[in-house]
Amino acid sequence: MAVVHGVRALLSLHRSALFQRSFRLIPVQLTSTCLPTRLCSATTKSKKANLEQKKANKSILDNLHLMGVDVEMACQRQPGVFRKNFTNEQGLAQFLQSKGATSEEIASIISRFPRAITRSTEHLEERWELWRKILNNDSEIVSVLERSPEAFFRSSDNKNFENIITFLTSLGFTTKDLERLLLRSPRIFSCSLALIRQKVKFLNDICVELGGTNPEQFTKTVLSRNAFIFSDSIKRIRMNIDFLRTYLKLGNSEMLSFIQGSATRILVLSTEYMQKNLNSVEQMMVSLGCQKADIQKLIHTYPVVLYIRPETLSSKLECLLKVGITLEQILETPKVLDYSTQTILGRLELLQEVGYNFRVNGISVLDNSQKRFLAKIKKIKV
DNA sequence: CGCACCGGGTTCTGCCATCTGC
DNA sequence: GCAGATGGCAGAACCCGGTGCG
Repeated sequence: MAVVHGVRALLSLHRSALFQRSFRLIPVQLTSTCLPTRLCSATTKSKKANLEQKKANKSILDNLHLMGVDVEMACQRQPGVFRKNFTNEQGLAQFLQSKGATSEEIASIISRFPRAITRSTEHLEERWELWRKILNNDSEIVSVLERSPEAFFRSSDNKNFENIITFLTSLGFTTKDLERLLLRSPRIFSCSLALIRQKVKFLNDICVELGGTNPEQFTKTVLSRNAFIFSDSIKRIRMNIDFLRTYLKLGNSEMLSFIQGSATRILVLSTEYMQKNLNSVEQMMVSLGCQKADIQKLIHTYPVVLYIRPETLSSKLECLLKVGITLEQILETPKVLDYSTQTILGRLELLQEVGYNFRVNGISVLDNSQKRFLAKIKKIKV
């Protein structure tokens, strides 16, 4: 059993690394194509940081240097912190160390969010206690801090944090729900309670507007399926809902179940990106001989298709079509597009090796976990 | 038992803009 | 006018397994 857990942990680590890579590398790749501007702005930023360092309180800078903080980065981010007469970097470091953070982690936290050193030890203790009411141990909090120092330090309003917890609990969020929220999307606990209330009301209103009778349940379903809706603007969610409603021409009750079902995930996309992707899906499908109604059906049954980058989508389609799978089959089972191009390619290869006939047997064999898929291949071979 | 259908798990920070209070 | 507080945005998939039915 322990072995299974170990393997799972490894797999999930691997997955997470892949995920990080696929999401995070892109900006780097993009920036490398516009190097001159980046270099230029980097130099300006560096100059600005130098200037800020000159104006700064030298004893703070010296302290931070000793602690291994990237002072240039810190000065550039929040210069005001360094002009203060009193800061609490030593207290902060001691505090975090007592909670199990390493000195490298502490330096990185301060480099990325310098305002952390303006928090008093009493404040830190109080905030930590509040977080501990939701999370099981100190190391979980340290891991969130390491990931996103801003989430913990940006707000000095501990009462607001408490109020949010009370409010969400009153909506029926369990401790387990709150734990997941704080671990996955810690930033939302630094929003003002007023904004959180506004977002909840907004979702309730959407439900009522679409003729729903249980807005509280609707809101909770939507939020638990995609906590990031909390961190997106009402404007964006509204625009996405309107956009999808106009495009799909769904009735009220259909739209209601669409939003709290398969579409929840894509509500947080930037509207521009969603529209751009829809255009490109349309173009691709039309060029393959699709009617508008087919495309609408595809978006309705598999809205996640709007998440996929055009180049990725096109390469997935290409490798499916190349082995004789028809577009009709893909539209019938769009979930095959869920898997990475690499996974799809690998599976197609294995299936061709065993002489799998897609026309006769269909393509849903592709929509399976790896374990089930390999079992299937093994069976076919026998 | 095999298959199709379906839903759910994971992932999400770093930076800029604007408001607020002193 | 300044620093702190808060809001908002860009970024851009992949995978697994439960369950009900024939």
